[in-house]
Amino acid sequence: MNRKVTSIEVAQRAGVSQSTVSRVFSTGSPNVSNEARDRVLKASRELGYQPNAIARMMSTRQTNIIGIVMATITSPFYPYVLEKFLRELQGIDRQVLLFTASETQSVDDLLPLALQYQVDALIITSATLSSEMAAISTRSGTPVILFNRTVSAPNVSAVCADNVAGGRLAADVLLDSGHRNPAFIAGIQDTSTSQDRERGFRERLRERGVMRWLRQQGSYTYESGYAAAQALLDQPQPPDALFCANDIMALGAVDALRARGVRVPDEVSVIGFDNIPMAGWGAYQLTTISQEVDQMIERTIALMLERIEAPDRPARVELVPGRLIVRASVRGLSNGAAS
Amino acid sequence: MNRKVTSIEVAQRAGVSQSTVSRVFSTGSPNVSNEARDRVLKASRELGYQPNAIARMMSTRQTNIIGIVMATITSPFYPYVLEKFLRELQGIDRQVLLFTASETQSVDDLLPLALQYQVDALIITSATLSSEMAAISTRSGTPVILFNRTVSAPNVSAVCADNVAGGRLAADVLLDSGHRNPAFIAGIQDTSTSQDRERGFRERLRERGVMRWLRQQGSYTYESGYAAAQALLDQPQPPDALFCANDIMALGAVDALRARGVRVPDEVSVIGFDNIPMAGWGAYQLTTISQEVDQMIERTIALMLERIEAPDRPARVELVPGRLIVRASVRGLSNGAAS
DNA sequence: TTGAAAGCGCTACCAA
DNA sequence: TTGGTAGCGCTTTCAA
Repeated sequence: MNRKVTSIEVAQRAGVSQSTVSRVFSTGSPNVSNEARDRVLKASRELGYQPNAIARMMSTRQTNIIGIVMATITSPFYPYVLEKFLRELQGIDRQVLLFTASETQSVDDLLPLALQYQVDALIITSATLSSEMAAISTRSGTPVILFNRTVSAPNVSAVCADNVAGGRLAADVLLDSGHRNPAFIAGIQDTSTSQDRERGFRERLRERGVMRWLRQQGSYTYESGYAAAQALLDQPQPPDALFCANDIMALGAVDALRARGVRVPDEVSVIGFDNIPMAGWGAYQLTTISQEVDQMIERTIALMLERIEAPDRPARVELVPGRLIVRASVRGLSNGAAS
Repeated sequence: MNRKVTSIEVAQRAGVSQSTVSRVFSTGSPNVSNEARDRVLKASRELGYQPNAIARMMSTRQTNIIGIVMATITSPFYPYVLEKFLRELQGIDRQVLLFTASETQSVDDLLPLALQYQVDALIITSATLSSEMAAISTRSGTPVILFNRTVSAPNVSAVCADNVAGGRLAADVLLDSGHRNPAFIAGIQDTSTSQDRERGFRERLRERGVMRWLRQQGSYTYESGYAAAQALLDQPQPPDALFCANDIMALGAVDALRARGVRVPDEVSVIGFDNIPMAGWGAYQLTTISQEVDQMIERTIALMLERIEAPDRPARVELVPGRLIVRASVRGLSNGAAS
């Protein structure tokens, strides 16, 4: 049960120099004679040699590690996002160092930590960065890309769903299908996603002459959607349609409605945002506005790679439009509509 | 926009030796005069110095990085597991390098990769290791802990729910509440979890004199649970109760039953396994057997730390019993039962 | 095509 | 309490 084998030991056993061993294992396998290569490979196998990636990072000053900071992993939208990021990144030989933010460890604390690990780039999902931290990342030359949040800082790139357009789309869908008394269930107050979805929704309502709507605060959870729907039902003039800032709250709202004996969509329509897998399940059949996650992730990685290559290129923000997914929770909607 | 600052530059600016700078930033902050420390800290701030963790790993031969390999992240049970692992590990100053297995990258390919990164230990969730790979990990001296699978290899530790006991519990619950014609919906065939749950279930059924039961193959997904329930309903003698190898399939089964106009639990009872958040949602109210995830994770980390400390300690397997969670999908069950 | 040697940025030991 | 110095295991010149 010996410990780590080094390239020197392999070199000795193969009867070549350590440099040659290194050459055999470097990508692109440069000028090494077949004979030398075979002997090195054989010795490596016998010794169980694995190149030490840390030492390689040390000399190349390149880690090939991407840091990902996730604020919430358990919200049903994110596991898919994470898995997709991992697959894509592993596919281009990048490893992922994952951090999760919490009450005790905010994104602002995590950033310096990630920088210490010399990540080639940092992807931050569903959280923003203080401007001090943005400055620190710029100074260190490490590109930072925000996923699913718009930027607050210059020099930080971002990829985000077009939430304003999504909110407008929701308004159009509800109005087109004959609803006149809509309500909005908001997500966590200070997230740009919820704000933008609400803004688009209200804007479009107003443009089309609907000046009155209900609003209830939620917090992106099933329970908060449930409670918000109950509160809305207790209003003197309860709504005939609910636009929820995400799908999870919409599912909670549907269950709250049903628990009160209110039929969905006959009496109250519900439309969500995200298009998580559960939205398509039999018990819900939720009509919703999708976030085109695959596309968003591809763009994020493209932007990231671009900035790793050319760190001085200006930062960019990309908005990815969503699509209307018609299921059965909004009445009077013919299947097959699209944005 | 300068690049990485090193401890040498800090030392020069602070008028001390590089060793002193190193001392200031090492954990435990050993013998350094307050004056020197202040000057170093000041210089660091001005220069924006962050210690290089890679270089530190290089000299200490300790990465403080734990590798986690996850086969599936999107199955609703795992996001919570991952988040909990991250929090716990970050709490003890360990970073996580995350890998995901797929068709193209099996666990067996991922293990050597993780070893190259010199992880202090490797946690593998919901996947097993070939014996060759187990041998490689042993040889490299890197402890491997399996989470949610029992071991196939010696020298590999594992933490797992007590699935056999859980299967027996499910049988008892169904029999005690008067069901006589139960069916089992299996998960992916070659997973020890599904096998063990089935084994316990059948064992107990037989012990209590029920010699006949239905069985349908599933694959741990909502859709497969849906389809399996449909198939079971088409049997000449359809079951009066369904035990599903996980909650997701149970939710699919409930929806399939309802779609056919079969009432749950009045006509058919359904019991799941895992106790995922959705099991408690209004639309389902699924009675299930919990996996005590928090406890499993704590044990996994404890086992891991133990083996990092003393790699020669023999490997151990720990089984964590689950509990019956009574909701509304099994008829004739008084609330408040427990295992 | 090969080998020798100089780093990469730290830690840790030793002497002062 | 400090500074000098020898590594850690690689990659990458440079000469041969």
